[in-house]
Amino acid sequence: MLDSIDKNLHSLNIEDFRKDLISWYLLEKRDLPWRINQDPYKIWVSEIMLQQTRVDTVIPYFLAFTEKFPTLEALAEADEEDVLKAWEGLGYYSRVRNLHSAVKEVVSSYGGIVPDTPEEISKLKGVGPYTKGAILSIAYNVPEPAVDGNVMRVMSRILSIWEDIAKPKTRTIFENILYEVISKEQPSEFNQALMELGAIICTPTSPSCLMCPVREHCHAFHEGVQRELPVKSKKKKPKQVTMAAAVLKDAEGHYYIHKRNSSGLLANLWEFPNCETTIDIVSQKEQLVKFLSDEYETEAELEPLTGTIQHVFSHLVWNISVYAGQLKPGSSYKNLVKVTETEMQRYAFPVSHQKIYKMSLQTNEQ
DNA sequence: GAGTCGTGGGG
DNA sequence: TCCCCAAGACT
Repeated sequence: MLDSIDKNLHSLNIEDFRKDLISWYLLEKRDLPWRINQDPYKIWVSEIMLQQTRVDTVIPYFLAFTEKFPTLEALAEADEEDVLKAWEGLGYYSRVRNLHSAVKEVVSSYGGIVPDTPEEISKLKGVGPYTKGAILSIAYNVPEPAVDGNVMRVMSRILSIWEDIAKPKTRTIFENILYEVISKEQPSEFNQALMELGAIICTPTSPSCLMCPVREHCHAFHEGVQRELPVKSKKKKPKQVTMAAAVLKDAEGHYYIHKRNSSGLLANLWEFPNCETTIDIVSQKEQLVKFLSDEYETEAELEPLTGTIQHVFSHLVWNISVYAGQLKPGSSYKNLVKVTETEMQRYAFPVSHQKIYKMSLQTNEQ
């Protein structure tokens, strides 16, 4: 550990810091649906959902998900199609495929009981260093650190740490510190308090230091550099991709949809047939028709461009031109699935393709 | 270690 | 408008 960090850590009154932090948390903590009890399964679900996702976004998904799959066994026995549907729109879909797989593993290897040791729980798919600490501390009161973005931001300010928190290696610095600082009596409250403080008071751009219960312990506050911390290098711009999608219907009103590959981007989700095209708008429709013929052996008549939708991912941007179209009578449709409008509601689509569907409906009305 | 993997909200 | 973010994990 760096000397300056070590120096500031040992100047911290750890007992008072814990007490001030936890006292504040017990008074000010938000009422969140995963704080009703300590059911390890529901804590687990909430922690997976909260990865890189805001609390306000997660709440309705958590309520619906735990109503549909109330127990670990219920989730383990569910069809993946239904599990993905419950995650539709939440993003990072590998999270729920890993959760589903891990829950089955808990049933087969641990008798349906979520393991309570760092070694065992870390073997489960989708449970990394943060989630391990979060579940163990919150559900089982085990004094393991749970270092997320909040914790790195708060502790970088408290101890004036100038390491780049975007680098994976930096997380271990905070873990080592927190093994010392975490409350051994109240690890659950301590970990949640640190995250709650980061979410409510010690926010990224304009921290509310005057309302902070631990500002007297904070090196950054005393030095007036709380706005300069944490140090976080920025990532590069996402790559632009030009695409075209076809909402194909037949004379009976069926839709023709495609299930995506089982790995990679938006794995196992459903979509309207689409392909990457050149940026040449004049020939784009012909490129799409050729793709539909080559890939799916369809004969289709596409209408003029309906419109475009944009979808921004973390690392790329889809610019999608939408074409409504008719599948010709008797046409084949290899690797596509023919569904009614009602049946289609049972499948999970990425948000971009929900937008594509809505756009196609607007044209039908005209 | 850097890239992959979603989405919607806020400054 | 644009950029960054939000309770990360996996390859």
